[in-house]
Amino acid sequence: MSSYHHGALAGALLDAAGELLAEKGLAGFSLRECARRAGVSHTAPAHHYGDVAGLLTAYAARAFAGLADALSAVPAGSDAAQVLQHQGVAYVRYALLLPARYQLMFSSGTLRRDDPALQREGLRAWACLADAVAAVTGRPAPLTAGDPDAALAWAAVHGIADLLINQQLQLPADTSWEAHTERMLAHLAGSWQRGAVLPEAGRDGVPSGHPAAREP
Amino acid sequence: MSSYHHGALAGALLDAAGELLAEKGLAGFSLRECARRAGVSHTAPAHHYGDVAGLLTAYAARAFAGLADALSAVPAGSDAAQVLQHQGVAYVRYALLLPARYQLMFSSGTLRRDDPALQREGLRAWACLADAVAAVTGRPAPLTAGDPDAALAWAAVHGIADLLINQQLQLPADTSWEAHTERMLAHLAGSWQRGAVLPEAGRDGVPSGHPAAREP
DNA sequence: AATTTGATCTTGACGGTGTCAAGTTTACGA
DNA sequence: TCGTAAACTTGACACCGTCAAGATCAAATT
Repeated sequence: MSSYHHGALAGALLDAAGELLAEKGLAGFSLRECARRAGVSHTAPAHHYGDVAGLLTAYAARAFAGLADALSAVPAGSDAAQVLQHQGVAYVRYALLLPARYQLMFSSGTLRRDDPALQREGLRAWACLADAVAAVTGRPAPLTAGDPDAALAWAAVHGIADLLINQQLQLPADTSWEAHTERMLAHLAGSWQRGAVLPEAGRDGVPSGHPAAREP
Repeated sequence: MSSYHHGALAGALLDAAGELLAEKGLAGFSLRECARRAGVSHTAPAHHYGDVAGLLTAYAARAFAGLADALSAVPAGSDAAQVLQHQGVAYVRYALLLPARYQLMFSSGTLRRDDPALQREGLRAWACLADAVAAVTGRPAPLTAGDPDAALAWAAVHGIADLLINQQLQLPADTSWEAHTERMLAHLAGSWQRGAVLPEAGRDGVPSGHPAAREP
């Protein structure tokens, strides 16, 4: 009959956690239900992850890695502002893809913020965004960890994602979250680019070309 | 002896909830502990609030009211950008005053977003911020619920507050969160005040009139 | 090849939680 | 005065996370 040992429990538990988060949300997550779905006893996860915080921390680290990948998958372009805008949209898209996962990533109460893997992947995601900010502001590439511009960019995309997830942002009529997000990020990105000008002024015939650089 | 009936349980439970949130955080909140602190049995809260979501929803509504008050307490000034900046700092200050309370306000999984009082007080807080945005952009005050500029402002302050609470924003050396927040918000507020919407809207003497037709 | 060893997983128990059902106390209006 | 409804309690149930102790199995050692 099947082996007493599972063989790949650690990974299976992470997968089960993902399903569970998608179905029941972060508040409905349960370690026992997680073990149940992986087909093991309710204390099996403890041996691999210690406790519930350990499992969720591991899952969050994997989630930050996915976010970093999603951000670095945005193609580089000639228009730095547009690249930042696209990265922002990619950020929000990743968050909305599995809202409970995104909420977990930022719920310090339920995971261990000092976990090495979590910090590493978190910094990786941050670096993607910070590089885009550096490009649009015309400053040399690795920005400092506390850079105000990069922090503002991160706060903006995080705020947009979190407010959308919690249904606190009312979308204008006939406007998708993507269009709405693009509009907000266009303003933000444009505010850094020299000659702060909003690209794409709407769909009413106004030519929405490259934002002209026009600051002395 | 003291009455069998508590008399003011509803309010006492909200106070106990506040203490509990301050001590144990949102994850450590417990309805039974809440009742214990109010000196009643563990099922007493149900009669007033139904279930745990009911109590937390009522507390969140009170919290949004406090936020709206904190925002409207910011003195109006001649410089619209500075007013918006100060409101943003007041917003973040309120969030940091009791982080668990702020996290609760935006944790849709644990409260009832369709609660009338919650929605009402939430809109009140939104209106304060939106009015400041209207002033700095020079548009007529009440902005529509889905206005992108107001939404960006809200997302920014929410993002700053949430990232600070979750210790995801590294502060530059010798810089308080207030100074850091002021710096980010100064850029954001300034990006509107400069009239960055229309290319032809130069900053030379234009009295900040109606910037542009965003919607026909 | 037999045995030890250690990682993996299970069974069982404990205290804690939210919520339902039923009973007790109290205030208040008919 | 009395009954009725609101306020609150007692008790139970299922579920949760975690600890302790035991069972199983692969693999290295002897």
